[in-house]
Amino acid sequence: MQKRERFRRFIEYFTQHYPDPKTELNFGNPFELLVAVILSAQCTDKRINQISPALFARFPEPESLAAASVDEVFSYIRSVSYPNNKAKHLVGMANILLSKFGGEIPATVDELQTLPGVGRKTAHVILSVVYNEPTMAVDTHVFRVSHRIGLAPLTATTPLAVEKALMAHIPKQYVPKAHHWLILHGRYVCLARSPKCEICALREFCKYYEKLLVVSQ
DNA sequence: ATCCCGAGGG
DNA sequence: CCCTCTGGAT
Repeated sequence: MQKRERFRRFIEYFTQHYPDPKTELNFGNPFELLVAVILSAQCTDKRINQISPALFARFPEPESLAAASVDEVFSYIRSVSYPNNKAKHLVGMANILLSKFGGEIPATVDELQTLPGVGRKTAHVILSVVYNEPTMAVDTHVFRVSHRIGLAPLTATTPLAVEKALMAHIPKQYVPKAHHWLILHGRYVCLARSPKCEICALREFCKYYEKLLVVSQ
């Protein structure tokens, strides 16, 4: 199947099944989203949503988080992955947010990436969700699923390469949705270890299902 | 043993 | 490029 046809089928299928896809992280404002996305690295959204209510109640804005001790922040996030690193990142992030950006969430990739704990993926999530920009954040799900269903070539071995492949072929108006479609599909159908190919509507043009693809990431 | 909406440092 | 961080679910 041609590349163009794969993208067309992909968009057609998910437009019907997930008309309005969005993040499953709970948040009430851009600051809370930034905190939640930093915490979500190598951790399930479900777990973040379990600890975020108490965290947001104690640190509702950059000021309280910047003034907090790393130990106290740690006590709120001890059940997520890499709590030591993330506690330092959160306090550092809040301080930079206040000193460099007046407490506002930056709106460019370069500025966002100056914040501790914020890499390209997190920056693109913020740009997409907060500022409605057509950016493609490539996480573990996007990376894996894109390869399996042939939206990215196997030669795209880095998240940036996958990002470029997707951006080159997905119409701008579908980019934010496609980001969430790939995540939802990866989370609930196209699982890393034992993908549910028997219920997958995309298997007819899936390289993984054809066993032409063995790599994950 | 492997994976989860990665990032920082060497 | 590599390595480390490191809790909980499957």
